[in-house]
Amino acid sequence: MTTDRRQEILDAALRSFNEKGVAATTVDDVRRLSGASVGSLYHHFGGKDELAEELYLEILRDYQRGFLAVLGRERDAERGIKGIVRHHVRWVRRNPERARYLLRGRPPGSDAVRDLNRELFRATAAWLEPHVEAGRVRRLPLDLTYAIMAGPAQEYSRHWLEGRMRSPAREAERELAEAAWRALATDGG
Amino acid sequence: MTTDRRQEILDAALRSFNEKGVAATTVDDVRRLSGASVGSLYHHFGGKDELAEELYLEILRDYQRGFLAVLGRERDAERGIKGIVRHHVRWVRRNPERARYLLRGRPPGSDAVRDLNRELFRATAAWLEPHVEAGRVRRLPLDLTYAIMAGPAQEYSRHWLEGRMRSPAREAERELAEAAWRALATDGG
Amino acid sequence: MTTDRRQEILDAALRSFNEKGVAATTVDDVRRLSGASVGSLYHHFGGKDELAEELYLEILRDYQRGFLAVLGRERDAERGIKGIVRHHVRWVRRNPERARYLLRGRPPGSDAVRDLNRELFRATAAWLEPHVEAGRVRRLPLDLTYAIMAGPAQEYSRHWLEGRMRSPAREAERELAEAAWRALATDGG
Amino acid sequence: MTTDRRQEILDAALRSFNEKGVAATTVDDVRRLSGASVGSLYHHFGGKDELAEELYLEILRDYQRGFLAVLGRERDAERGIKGIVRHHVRWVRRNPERARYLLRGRPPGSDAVRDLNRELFRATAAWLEPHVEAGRVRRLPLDLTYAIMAGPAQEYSRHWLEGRMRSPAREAERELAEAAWRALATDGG
DNA sequence: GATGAATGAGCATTCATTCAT
DNA sequence: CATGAATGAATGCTCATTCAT
Repeated sequence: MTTDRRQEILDAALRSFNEKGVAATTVDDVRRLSGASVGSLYHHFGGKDELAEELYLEILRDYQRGFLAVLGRERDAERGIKGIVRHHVRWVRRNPERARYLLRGRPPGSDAVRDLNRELFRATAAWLEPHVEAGRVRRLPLDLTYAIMAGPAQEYSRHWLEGRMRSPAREAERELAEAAWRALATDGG
Repeated sequence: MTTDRRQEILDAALRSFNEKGVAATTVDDVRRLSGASVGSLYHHFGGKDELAEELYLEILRDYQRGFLAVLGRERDAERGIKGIVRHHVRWVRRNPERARYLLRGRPPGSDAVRDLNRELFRATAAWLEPHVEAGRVRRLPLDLTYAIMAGPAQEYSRHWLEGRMRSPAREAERELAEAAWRALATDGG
Repeated sequence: MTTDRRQEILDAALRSFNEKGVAATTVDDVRRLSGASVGSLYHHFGGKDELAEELYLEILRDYQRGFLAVLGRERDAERGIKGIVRHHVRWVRRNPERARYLLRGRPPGSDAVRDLNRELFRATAAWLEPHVEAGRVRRLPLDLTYAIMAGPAQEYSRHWLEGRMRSPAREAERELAEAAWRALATDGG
Repeated sequence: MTTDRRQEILDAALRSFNEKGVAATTVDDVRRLSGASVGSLYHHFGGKDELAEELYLEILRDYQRGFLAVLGRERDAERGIKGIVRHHVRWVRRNPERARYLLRGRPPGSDAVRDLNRELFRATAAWLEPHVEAGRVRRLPLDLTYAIMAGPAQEYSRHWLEGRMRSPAREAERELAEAAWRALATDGG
């Protein structure tokens, strides 16, 4: 089936991209791992670069889906911020290969990627605004708020993916969420 | 002069590595940008990979020098933690090209790099210990403490290097330091 | 309709062959320009080479039809030779795309092409013979007679097709015919 | 020696281009025939296309050298026109391989080729002018004069190179020159 | 007759590396 | 120490052709 072929190619690409990096992965690597022919790869994707981007987009969309779900679900500031951090850590833990590809290496500079990130940023800002207004969350430039909220989870994930972090997952999740909230909550909180 | 040549090659490599990535940079790119001959490049460094690693090591050592200086200088927990964050942000701001190379892309997997990072980790742990013991800093697994302390600055820097962060540098430095301290200080602090 | 399809493919092929050359034209080019599917192209013709030859043959037959018509019509030496030259120039002018394909590039080395050319040569020789015998046309080896008669029109056409010749068509026709007759007529003529 | 290498590559290219056409000749064909490495070929020429053009230019320059020598040498109209035709036929006979490449296939569309041809055309016009003025040569548009003069030799050469023309060379030379003069001389001549 | 997804041999070109000068 | 011509393995990609529907 077509869908199968397409998916097989994406899976093979992900494996190889993570193992050797995009640049070091040859089209032939993907061909061998996927069982497809070169021609088929070029039929479904335009070439190696397009394949790398398509894969990135699919994964980014999946990550953002959970992120946005938290924003949509949580009305409370503390639960929201902690939820985002938890989602990050949990998503990485459950999708280590996909996370590796998303966090490592330089993302494709495509417009599609740029747009997705911009949109997430915008949604986050919109969600935060009322909580800042209500005095629950410290008023900081958005870029700083974002870095303070997501940075620790991001840093932790990066190391965890490299096998260097050994904290129990549950504890990590809880503590990183706690830390984000402490850093962002107003003193009166 | 030999020293000049060597440095010219390193400078050219840094420029190209940042612009196109290590994998996409050809030996000829470096040759052209540096004004050296291919042979000269092979004389001073063993090849492209060794050049990439050597460059990484020089930059990493420079970054760590400032980091360790903070640890050596500060006796107080709050001043120490804030100092580390400030050093990170400031070093990135002052060495954007070198920071780009350090933060972006995958670091060479060499033993030398591994050793340097391990040593820094160890030194940080040793510095933290008394403050945790004294009840000034929350007792958390070291990997989490590190992620909470360095993550926001790291995340911020990454975006800043891509030109996406626009907060005034001074404010960023202050707020990221403040956030790290809030997240790590004990409640009684 | 089938016939339509066939013709559409031939038309598309002609366009692309002239634009990029036969070798540089891909089956996909023809497919795209003709609106047919690859499979259809392979059904009607055996492949690219056969398509190129079939097209050549159709065009060559058309050119020769007019050529032979002159030989069949003209009894007078002068009118015949001038008529051939005129036919050449006129046919090229009226069928520039087809002429481009016929004159440019290397003709397919097929037997069919060879036979057609041989037959025309033979017919020309047969038509000339009585006029040579009658002392109206100079007795020269047939290959030279042919080159002298057709060469100027051929050379002119080639340049004209490339857009480099700007003489008024009528004048060109007349003068090239005149020149051929002058070059081939006996002095007593 | 470098010059040797370069020449060996040009020679090999000429052989293969004539045998299979430029498009059908692979870089590997040239490599094999020349004894050079692929890298060397790319070092001396930029690639296959540049090689094809460079070769064309060298041959065209050689052909034109003899052509211009005739114009420079001959003061008399008849001797000049016949000389040009003779030069053409003779050059082709003496340089069959190079002639094959020059006459067959589409010339590279480079500016250099265009310029060379334009310059030859101009020189021919300048040489003809006084003879037309003096009433020795018929006044015709230059493009027609050129086609009438060079066309028969061109046509003859093309066929000769394909092995289809069997007239004794000396006779061909003489008769084609004679025909050109008959076609171009004024009646009073 | 028509379609287009799949195939894989074949190609132009790049590039790290060597080495004679 | 410096140079740059030469090397050739490796790579991304094209394209004629097949064949199941």
